[in-house]
Amino acid sequence: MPGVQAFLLTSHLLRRGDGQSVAHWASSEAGPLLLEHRGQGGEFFVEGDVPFTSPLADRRGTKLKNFAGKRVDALRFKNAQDLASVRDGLAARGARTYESDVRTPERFLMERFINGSATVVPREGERAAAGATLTDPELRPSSWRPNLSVLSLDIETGGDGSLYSAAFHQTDMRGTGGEKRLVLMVGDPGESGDGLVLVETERELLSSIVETFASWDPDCVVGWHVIGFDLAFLHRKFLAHGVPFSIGRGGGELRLSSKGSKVFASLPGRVVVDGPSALRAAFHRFEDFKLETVARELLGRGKDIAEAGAGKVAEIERRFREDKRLLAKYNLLDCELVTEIFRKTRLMDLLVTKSQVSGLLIDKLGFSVAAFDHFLLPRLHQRGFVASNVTESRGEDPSPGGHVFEPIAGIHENVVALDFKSLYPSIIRTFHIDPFSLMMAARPGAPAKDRVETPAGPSFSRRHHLLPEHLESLTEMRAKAAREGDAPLATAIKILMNSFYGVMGSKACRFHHAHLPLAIAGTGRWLLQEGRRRIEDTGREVIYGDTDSLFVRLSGPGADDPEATAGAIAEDVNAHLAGLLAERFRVESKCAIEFEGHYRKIFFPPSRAGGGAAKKKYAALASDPAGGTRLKLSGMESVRGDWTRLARDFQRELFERLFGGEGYEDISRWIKSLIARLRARELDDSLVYRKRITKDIKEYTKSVPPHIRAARMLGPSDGPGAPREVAYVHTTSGPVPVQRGPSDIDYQHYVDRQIGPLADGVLFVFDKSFKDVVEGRQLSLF
DNA sequence: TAGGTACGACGCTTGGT
DNA sequence: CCAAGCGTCGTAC
Repeated sequence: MPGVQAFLLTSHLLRRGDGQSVAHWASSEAGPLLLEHRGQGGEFFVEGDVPFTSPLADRRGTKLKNFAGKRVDALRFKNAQDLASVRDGLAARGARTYESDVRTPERFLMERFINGSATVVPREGERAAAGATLTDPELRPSSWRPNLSVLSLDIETGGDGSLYSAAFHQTDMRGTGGEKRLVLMVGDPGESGDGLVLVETERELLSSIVETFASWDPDCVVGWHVIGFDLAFLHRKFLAHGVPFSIGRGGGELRLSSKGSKVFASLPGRVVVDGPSALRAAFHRFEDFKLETVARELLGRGKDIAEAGAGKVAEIERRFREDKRLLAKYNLLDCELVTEIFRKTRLMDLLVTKSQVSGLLIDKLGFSVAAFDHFLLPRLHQRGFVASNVTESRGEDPSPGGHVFEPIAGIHENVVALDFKSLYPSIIRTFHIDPFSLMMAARPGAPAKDRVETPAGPSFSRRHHLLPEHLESLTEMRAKAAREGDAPLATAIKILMNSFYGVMGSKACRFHHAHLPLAIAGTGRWLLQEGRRRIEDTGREVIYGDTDSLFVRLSGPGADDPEATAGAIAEDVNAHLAGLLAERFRVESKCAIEFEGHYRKIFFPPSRAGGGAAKKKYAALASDPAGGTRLKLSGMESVRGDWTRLARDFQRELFERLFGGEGYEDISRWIKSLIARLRARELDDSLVYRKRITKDIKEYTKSVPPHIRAARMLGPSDGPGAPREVAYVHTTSGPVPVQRGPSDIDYQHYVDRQIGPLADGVLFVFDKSFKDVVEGRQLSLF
């Protein structure tokens, strides 16, 4: 489609007051890309009469103009005429449109499958209202991405609540558009220069911010807690000065809203992305999510003023008074660090690709239910069905998930891990599992030979289904992306594929039915059990497994070539399962287990609660491709952010020593020396606990955990802007937040609660306990 | 401003001594 | 003083 690089794809499902429904779609060659879209009363669903009103309607002309170029923007419709003109505009530029005016709900309404009431199959030739154009809503993720301009924003403020400065650093995703830097600051305009612009008043600073947005016209605004801090602070300032916060496209104003402690920003024509949230969503993990920490880890460099707390505020105030250039440098550096973090991690690539693949807006990428609607609704419409709205919960019991075997505590040697690749998607493909298929199999008069029963019970249609073929094509696209080295695309597709099971199991999803998650997870359990049985029938021992994995101990033939042996086991299991599936269910297996890794040694800790071994926890000496080994810790305290650095380092070294062959005496001596160093205050930097605060600190009423006790010492703080995480140290008078500069560290606490339990987790292999270690020490003191 | 279940572990609270 | 129950958090998959 020459001349058009990106189109809006959005959907509006409008439910009229009279119960009739209208569905509208626009699709494009380039695939969906949404930067901004706001519905009234919901993303996809608007209650009330049609035509509905839109606060953005007056900007429609502007947005339509942008459409022809590379600018991607959002559209909303004030009434049917507006919609028609937009649709015509799209068609004129070669976009495909799909529109269905559904005026007979009795015929088209797709009921849920209970009561067998899903009898609403339309007759041939009655699929769409007259004049509607039906086109296949294709999804074609590709490596194509728009070259979005990204503005990194950071402000500095004084302790008295005044605004000092705002720094801007703008680049684009490909680094081809040059870079722009600017710091606006309150001060003497005569001293401006070198990218520092001084303005006389706070109010002028606000105006300059608006002007900068207008002339730089970024697609995306990024920063570090940019919504919860920078924009929220500016929002208050704009309000106080009576200046419109018009930093959106076409003069649109920023709107902030909050739900609980979460703050949301919506900016017409642009998207705001917060660095920490985006990194978390992309599964990046750090010691903490302070800019200093993340920048050090990813970029190897940090902030200009690294220290937090009162010292930082004082230094910023000093620079504002005495050295504005130095403050500007600091302010701009923070911007640049954020830009660099986004660049290094390819975050924007991932976000844009996730948006293209899922059909969701960049700042609403978590909305998996909406992504599922985006996939399924148009396909159902094509077949003449309109999905029902979400009905109230029927209070079903939660359906069982994956199965976890209980391992045997202690060390095992020469073990291979086998994994089903994309287990749930492959089960969906094998048994044709989706809401449409469930309905078509259950509808009255459905031929029995069209039905396939899953090992878990529920049946599906062999011929009528939508998700399996979608997954086929996503699987192919993912493989292609991986071959071509397009990591963001491969990742985005994988995330989307893995979301379908959860969505269908969620009662918030209009397509939810208990049979869907039951069939998928139940078949998963069946495959895992059958796989295990097959391996054991061939004389090998399965020592552990979790949901989609089987850990097999190698001994006897093939023990000296783990990868080849594992490959042979996998091949045998796959053939066996394919045979079972074909014979018993007459389906073609899409499920395959494969070699995942080899462990020279693997250790399962005993359960601290009761007897036996803990599930979902192990430490292993994994073989790496280069012939060496690497310590892999899964589910252990070392990988948990709510244990102290002391405990995590201790546990890691403990396993290094254990796997290194050290005996009780050596380990015991080392533990004692570590405790001595702890008590000698040599490890004070490692004693900080970090824990998230998941709700308003006033609402912890049933019990008050230590981290909330600490958080409450920081004073009353709730609503937006309240800390979401607390860092504290355990002192002789209880938990104290690090901001309070705690003294009187309770070393005994750390010995008993952080070191002791972890030591016991290992020492049992020597028939010893932590008590033996410390009592030995005490005896030697007397 | 709606993806899921399974699991371990801690520490507080409570209800018994 | 204790054991048991519960709330909470973080993790594996």
